[in-house]
Amino acid sequence: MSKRHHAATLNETFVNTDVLLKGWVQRRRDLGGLIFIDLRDASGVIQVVFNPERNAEALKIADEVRTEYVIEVTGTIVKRDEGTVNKDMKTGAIEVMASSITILNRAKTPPFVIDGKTDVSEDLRLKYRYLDLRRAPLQETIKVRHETTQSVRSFLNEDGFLEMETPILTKSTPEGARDYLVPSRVHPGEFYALPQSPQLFKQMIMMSGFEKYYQIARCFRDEDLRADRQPEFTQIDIETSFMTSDDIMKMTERMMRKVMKDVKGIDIQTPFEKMSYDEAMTRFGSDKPDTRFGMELIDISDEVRESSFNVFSKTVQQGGKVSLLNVKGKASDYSRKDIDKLTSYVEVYGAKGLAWLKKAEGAFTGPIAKFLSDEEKEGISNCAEAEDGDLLLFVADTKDVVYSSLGALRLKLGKELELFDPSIFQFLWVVDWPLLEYDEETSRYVAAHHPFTMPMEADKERLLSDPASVRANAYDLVLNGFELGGGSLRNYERKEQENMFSVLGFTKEQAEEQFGFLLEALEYGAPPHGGIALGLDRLVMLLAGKTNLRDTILFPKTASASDLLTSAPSEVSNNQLEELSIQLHKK
RNA sequence: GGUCUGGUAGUUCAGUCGGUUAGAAUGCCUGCCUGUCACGCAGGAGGUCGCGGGUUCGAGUCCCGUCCAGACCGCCA
Repeated sequence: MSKRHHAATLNETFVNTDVLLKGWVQRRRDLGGLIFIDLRDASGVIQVVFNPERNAEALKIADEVRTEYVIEVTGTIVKRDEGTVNKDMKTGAIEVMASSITILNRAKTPPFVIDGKTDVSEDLRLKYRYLDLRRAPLQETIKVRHETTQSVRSFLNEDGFLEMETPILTKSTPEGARDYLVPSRVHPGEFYALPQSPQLFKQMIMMSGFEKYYQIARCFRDEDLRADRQPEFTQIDIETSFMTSDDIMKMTERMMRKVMKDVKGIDIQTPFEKMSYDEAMTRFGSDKPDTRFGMELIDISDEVRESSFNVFSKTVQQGGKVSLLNVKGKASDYSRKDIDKLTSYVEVYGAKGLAWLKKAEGAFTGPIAKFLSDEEKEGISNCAEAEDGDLLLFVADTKDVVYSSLGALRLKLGKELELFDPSIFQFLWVVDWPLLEYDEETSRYVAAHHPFTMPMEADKERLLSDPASVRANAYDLVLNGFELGGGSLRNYERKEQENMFSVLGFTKEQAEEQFGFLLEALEYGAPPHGGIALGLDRLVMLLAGKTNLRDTILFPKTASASDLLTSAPSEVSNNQLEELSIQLHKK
């Protein structure tokens, strides 16, 4: 007896076989003359019985055993008696009749019970992450992550892609997110940056003549965290030469089809729907719309332009807009107090208020009803296709505020009112992005995607004359309202890339200093190229049905970017600082 | 950088209007128990009410500051 068995691999076909099991004590039930131990290993759980008729000595040892002790058990698989079968357990039809038990290691009482529930405070879970990870739901999620990366790898390998590694110590660029910096000892006063993405390296790889590259790439951004944002995260990073944006999108669709099949056993429809950025914003108030449900934003600016209700008419006349959500049939479900709560919800997004109307017996009621003419109400009603029982929620503000507030409110209500089936996976391409955005703060254009994105062929000639009107040859993949990732074709001619830098306000010298190596590389026969990067953590989060990125990452950071397990970041010794020529400000 | 929520037994939480000895469940310990599976029954131990200051005769409770965790806004090309 030396071959080890795994708990959940055992079933009724093993009855009468002798087994050796190693694992943790999930739970012990001591009935006095009889002890049951649920033994857990990486595969699952099985019940072990200690009976004095089989071995009184083993029963004595089993009596000492506590939760999370590591044990080794030998015994025989037996079929459970009728009536003692546990239907909730995968191995519930059988059990191990123990003939021996060895305690391999003792365990302190864990700070929280290790079971399926995770109703423990986040800081405790993260401090004892290795215990948290013993729970089945987290083990499952990490397994989903493995299956996802394996599926992606197998698809890309099959498709002729080469997996490559790019540097982690690299060059800081002021564009984009804040960099994590690493001081150089050899070059006092100089710093490496951790990559925000392998963007430039993967372009260099195309210029090196590899036509298909991929990497499961760790990326770093020193920005504040969110439930779906960690400072270090993993991208499925892809770059290709000679492919059109359509080719890349089709390839991505085939990859997602395989992932959904391999990981979830689901056949998804391709091609994915494509929607322009403008359409996404006007219909859903979001550049990553959740299209699993309707309740779209309805623009009624034209109906109220001349209204005597100044809140609406002034807003429109000053270049803003008035839009509404029609919450179908829910008018009676929302009291004034409930709507007040929704109002404070949209105020976070800059809305100054939330006007509302309820329709009943063909007429509108609500505080603003008396300010609107019959004709205006008729117009609004038609636009909103309002019926008796409907609740209309209005925001009047600048375009940006209307989109972000109503877009967020739509998602909140969609969830609360269960307007969609949460088990659906709805993929969507968002295309026709603006290449540039005007930044009021710095009074200049910034790249909407990144500065290497190629403009749409038809818009190229306007890059220098009318930058705001230029669309990017870029595409974002959206899944259930989450931005899974995005990509673009890149500038591959030096002149085009120089134009882009110039529109972004770079002088020739600055462009040369920061991106000279790229500009030069473009002069040695750079192929047309483009690619895509997908957020692995977010993909796994959605596949595993989690609402939180931390659950998909083995050792995540807290909202303040700390690692509570290792207590990083931490102070370093004066010696270390001296070697790096770094002096700290006194606190 | 900002807004909001929370921090009380190992854990999850309750704690009324500021007032006697801070509770419950669960976990833990001890005893009993041969078919349990969230075993059961009986008993027991367990508290810097995050930390610092203030108001008050008196603070878990009110005020100020601070730390930690979470959600969100800004930020995230």
